[in-house]
Amino acid sequence: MSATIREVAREAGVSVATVSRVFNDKGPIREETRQRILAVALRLGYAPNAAARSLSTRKTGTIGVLLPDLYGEFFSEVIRGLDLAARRSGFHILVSSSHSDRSEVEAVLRALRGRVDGLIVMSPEADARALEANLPGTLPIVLLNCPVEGSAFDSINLDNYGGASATVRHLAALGHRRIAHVKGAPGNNDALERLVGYREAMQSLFEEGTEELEIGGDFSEDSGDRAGREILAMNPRPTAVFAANDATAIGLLHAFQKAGVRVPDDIAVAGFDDIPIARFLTPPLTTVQVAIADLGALAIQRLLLAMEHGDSRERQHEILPTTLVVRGSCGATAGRFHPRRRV
Amino acid sequence: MSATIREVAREAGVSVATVSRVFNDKGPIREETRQRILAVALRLGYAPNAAARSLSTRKTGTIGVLLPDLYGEFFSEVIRGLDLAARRSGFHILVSSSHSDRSEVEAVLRALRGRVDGLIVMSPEADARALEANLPGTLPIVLLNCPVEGSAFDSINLDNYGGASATVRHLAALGHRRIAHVKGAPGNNDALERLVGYREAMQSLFEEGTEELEIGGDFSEDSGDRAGREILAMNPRPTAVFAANDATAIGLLHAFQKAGVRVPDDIAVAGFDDIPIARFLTPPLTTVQVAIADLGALAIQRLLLAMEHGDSRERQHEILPTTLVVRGSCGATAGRFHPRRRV
DNA sequence: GCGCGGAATGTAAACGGTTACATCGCCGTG
DNA sequence: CACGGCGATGTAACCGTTTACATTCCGCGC
Repeated sequence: MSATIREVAREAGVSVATVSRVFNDKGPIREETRQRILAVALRLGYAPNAAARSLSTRKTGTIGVLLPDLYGEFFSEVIRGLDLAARRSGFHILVSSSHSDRSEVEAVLRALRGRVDGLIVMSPEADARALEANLPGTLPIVLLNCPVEGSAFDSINLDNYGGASATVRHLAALGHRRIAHVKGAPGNNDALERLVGYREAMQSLFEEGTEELEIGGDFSEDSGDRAGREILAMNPRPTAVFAANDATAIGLLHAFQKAGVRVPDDIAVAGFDDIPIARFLTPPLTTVQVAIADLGALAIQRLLLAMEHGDSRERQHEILPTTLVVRGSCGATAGRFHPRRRV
Repeated sequence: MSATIREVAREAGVSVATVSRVFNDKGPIREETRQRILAVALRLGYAPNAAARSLSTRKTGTIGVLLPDLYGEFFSEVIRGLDLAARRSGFHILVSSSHSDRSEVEAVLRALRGRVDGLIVMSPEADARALEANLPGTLPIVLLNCPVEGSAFDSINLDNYGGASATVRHLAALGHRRIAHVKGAPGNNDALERLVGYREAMQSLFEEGTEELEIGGDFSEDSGDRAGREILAMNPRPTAVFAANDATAIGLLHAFQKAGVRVPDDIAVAGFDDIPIARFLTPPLTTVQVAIADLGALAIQRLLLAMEHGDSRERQHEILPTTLVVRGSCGATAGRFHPRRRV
């Protein structure tokens, strides 16, 4: 086993308190004493035991991250952003992915007790009230991309509505009128908000319902591929498709290309997320950009704030702006459009 | 704060030992007592404190995962696989990403002391000996995709060599002779092994050096794009390109398409990794498949074994087979080829 | 010469569990 | 009836830190 603080203290001829102070930069220590202790610690290979420290200080230096079932490049980027931001503040992150049902979330939350100082929950599938019931009231929490409606937690959400709306308007401005939408996973909040953005934009532009233009999907490339085939079979055929995310759009491109239907000449395509490969697709994908790395950093920052101020602070609900990035797949020349920001 | 075991014990009229036993399913407990305790615990919202438990049992129920700087869909899938496998065995995972330099790794390792029961290190950039120096000798460790040469740890690696070799041979079988290679990040072990596989296959096929056919890269789409432009300027122009990974291949496709060079008619392209979108590209990407999810599961399994058996067990070095998946980008009809497995 | 204040360090009580060992009934057996 | 044994539970030490509260030492002002 590795050395304990007591062994170091004995070996250095001081008390444990002094050793502890040296390792925490607390209280005045004679320089000579400090050096001696550090030397002994090095020789013995001593490193403070995190569990003991947590028990004593009631701080773990760890932030829990709950991820949904869904995955892909988007989440990978988010995790990375979170980890980077957390480490910059001296925290580790404990990841727990693939949470879909409620009882599972509850189990994980229990298991996390005493393991984390705060929680970042990313669960677009669950609604806020279900969470409130499960979450220990005392733990600071930031909801990332969850349905929030009047929730008692801090939250950060994407402007899904604005992004979707901007995309539809852009396609309409290019002359498209039969603009189809491939929906995201059922029950997913992002998917829902994007759908609503699409519907309302369509409604206000053309004063017509969009039911027959909405195709089911689940955010996967496969579902995009299936939707693509479905769209090609429609009559009259849509001239543009707005996909709920980039993975779906990739599936669409694949289906169209395979059928010999040219993008954007025969049909325009737009996605959502702007994952790194989007600009390298053929044709480069028009999509809605989300500042993913910022998302993570912002979430950590909010959480740290919440951890400092306890329950006193007012809950903040922030909506992160999204930006339409116009590339080749929609048939317009390159450029950037800024969707209106929903408050 | 939340309730402690003592409060539960007092409220239920039993000793802490009994409560502990109920929560750990240890020792005989009268059914009636158990129910009473559970009821009280529920009422008080009691959940055992993980830090205290770790301190006492010297187990944390957590596995540390060290990731490199590099990211992308590949790593995201690995994390997911790891988390899934870990949770199935009742463990959490503590992720720490973006470790490039040595001192940073050392710092993280110290910080992890007492926080994890074992470690999965994924650091294709660092060599095994550097790790050995830093790693606490007592902690069970599995090296994932690291340079291993005679290392004292368990390890799991991909058959990069075999995959690269198979790809080159496949391209050669299609009649290609000037097969270029876009290299991965310098200093990266996977990149090196793939390069060697490429070189040796080329050498044994054509008995010629490949220096002028090797182009620098770093695993990113951008580097593929740059390499693509470089390749188009070469004279004589290569008729096929083997990219060090799929992201690079995507960059290549983009560069070629932009220049009006058709794939695979004018030039063939192959990648490595078989990330989920590979089959949805235009054209679908011929690439080397790695069982990513299995990788994670296997790593966890090995680590659990190492954790059980302490130092007694013999170190295992495993090489995971890779499979060439032939799709449209290389100009062959679909099908599967199995590269020889290097022992 | 003495008291005082601050710097440097020590003492010991938490922190919240686990668990070896002790205790206490109670039942069956010789 | 004494006793061994077992099932159910209690007692208290221990895990490795942190930290409030001493304690010691020393120089300085009066």
